[in-house]
Amino acid sequence: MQDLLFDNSFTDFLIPFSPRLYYYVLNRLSLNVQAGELEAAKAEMGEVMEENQRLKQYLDQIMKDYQALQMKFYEITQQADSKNPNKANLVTNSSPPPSRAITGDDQDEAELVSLSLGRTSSLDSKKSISNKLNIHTDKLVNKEKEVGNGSKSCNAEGPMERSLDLGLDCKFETSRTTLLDHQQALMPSSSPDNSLDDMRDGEAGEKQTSTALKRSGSGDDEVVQQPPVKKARVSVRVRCDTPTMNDGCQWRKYGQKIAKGNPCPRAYYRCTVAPSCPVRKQVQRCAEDMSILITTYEGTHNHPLPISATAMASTTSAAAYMLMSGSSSSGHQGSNSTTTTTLATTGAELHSGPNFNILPDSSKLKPFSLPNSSSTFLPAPTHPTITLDLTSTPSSSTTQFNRATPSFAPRYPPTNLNFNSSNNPNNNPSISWPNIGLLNYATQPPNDKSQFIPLDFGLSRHPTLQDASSFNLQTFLQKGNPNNPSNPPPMPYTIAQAAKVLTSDPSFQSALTAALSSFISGSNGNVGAGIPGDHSNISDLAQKIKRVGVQTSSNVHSSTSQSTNQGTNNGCGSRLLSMASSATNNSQPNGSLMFLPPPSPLPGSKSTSTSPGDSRDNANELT
DNA sequence: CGCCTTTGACCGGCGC
DNA sequence: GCGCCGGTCAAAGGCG
Repeated sequence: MQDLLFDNSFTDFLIPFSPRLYYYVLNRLSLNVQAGELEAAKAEMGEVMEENQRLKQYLDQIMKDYQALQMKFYEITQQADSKNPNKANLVTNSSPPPSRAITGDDQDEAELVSLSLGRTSSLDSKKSISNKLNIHTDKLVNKEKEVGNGSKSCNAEGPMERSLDLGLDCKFETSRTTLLDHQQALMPSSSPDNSLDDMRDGEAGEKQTSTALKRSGSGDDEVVQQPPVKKARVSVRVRCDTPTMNDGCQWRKYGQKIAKGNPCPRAYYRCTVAPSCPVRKQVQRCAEDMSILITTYEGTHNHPLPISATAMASTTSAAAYMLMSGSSSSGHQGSNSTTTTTLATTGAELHSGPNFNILPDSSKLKPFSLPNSSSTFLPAPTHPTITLDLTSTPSSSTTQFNRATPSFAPRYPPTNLNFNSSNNPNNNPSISWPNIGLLNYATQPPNDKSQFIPLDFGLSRHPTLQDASSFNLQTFLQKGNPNNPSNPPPMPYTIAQAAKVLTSDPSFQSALTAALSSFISGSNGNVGAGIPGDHSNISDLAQKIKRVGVQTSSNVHSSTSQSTNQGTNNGCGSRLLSMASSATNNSQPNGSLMFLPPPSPLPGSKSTSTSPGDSRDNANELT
């Protein structure tokens, strides 16, 4: 048992699967020893490890193929770029004018579309990767034949580099497919897959998009006029004393305005991690509760994110996906009747006990709109906005959302994510969709027959995990001591250690949020997998999770060490940083959640981030 | 000196 | 057409 627990290869293998699996195995290993099941468990794990090894080898081959293809593509595009940069956009900017319908050749352009919400994990299936690259290169060649000119080059991002994007963007094209319906629901901008292009295009690409909007109707093909869809935004509400929260990214302030309805100025930031990154964020204090800081993200990072920024990015991307997938189901094409997708979350009681509820895509079943849902604090209500409420008073936040402000009624009603840990389901108005894939680490008493169903990524149907369905995280966590967060034990954990750390670390749920959201949005960027409630084959999902887990197990420790130096302890900054660093440590960018010891703060260590949360910004930031 | 923030001006969308 | 408003630009100045 001890050998197993302290065998790094074992944990490396196990952790990336999922928190549930990790717990399950640990639980079994520890609790069933007396029952003589250890040997059986070992054998079971051995089988899975063998399978894992095979998958690793397969993945290695995939990545080699991908690298080769990407290098080839990169070379081609660079050559083309040197010949005629003007032609570039026609080729590599796979986002056609947003208002254009797909006609003729545009049809296969649609194949370039990848929703890729949040993650541009290059860890897609081999087929997917190859198809995309082949399409890209084929189109490139064709265009070159036609014009004799090339395209802009793309970045040569390595296949294992994961550009974790905010993921609010996607191509905006007309299509009959469900896939593209979802894409249409998103942004008239490039998909994160286009990070290949965006790396160069950047803001120019956005302006092209804007220009393209205006140009619609003047194209050579038949044009279907479609109202432009505003960019989705993800708003994060955090109770925070500091001017900004540290989300791990680098931002540069470029403006500040007094917005109507809020005496507090709104600050505008742009991402400076990459010069051309189109991502913006707005920071503003809540007018009704100055202690609440509202950070609104918009756009898609077109570069690999700092490791400390992945948590927020993945969380917001998943939230954005939920928002857009919900609205896409009902007249998203610029319709003002965009259905509100109301998700419930508040992160506040992350400490007190997990009750992680994800209520995806309410619109399809029972549209849940908070009555009179509008807000005086949500910036730019004309944009579809989803709010992640990480404040500590879920009820008050709900009240705020319910507070009608008719003169400020948003065209896109805000979507509320509420990480609510209330023990009383009745307190949570979002508990209303028993039919959808409700994911929950419930804190209800065991006898409480709430509408929640246990979190189950389908692992219970995994051939090797038949007993997983009986696993209860809450029960498991209760075996630990949640009251002693100090001095987290070194990796690997015993169950009690893991429970203690997890339950005492407020970042745990954030990391969990990111990871679960990632799963929901598609653990490897696959759009289909990201459709809430669309997991018709749970076992497939479980297999996917497992596969995803395989490929990054080798990164476990490196990611830990990289993020160890992260740390600013300034109010919400620590919380959000904790969220970021935790997810950095614990959540592999492709969706695998890894339970590693929280980074032990180095003496005198301080954040290397130049985000607005640093000391300099603190002196200048919003008052 | 380079990077950053500040801040007034400017622009475009939208409603009346 | 006009005004309001959100969002962005860019010159000026500050800071390390």
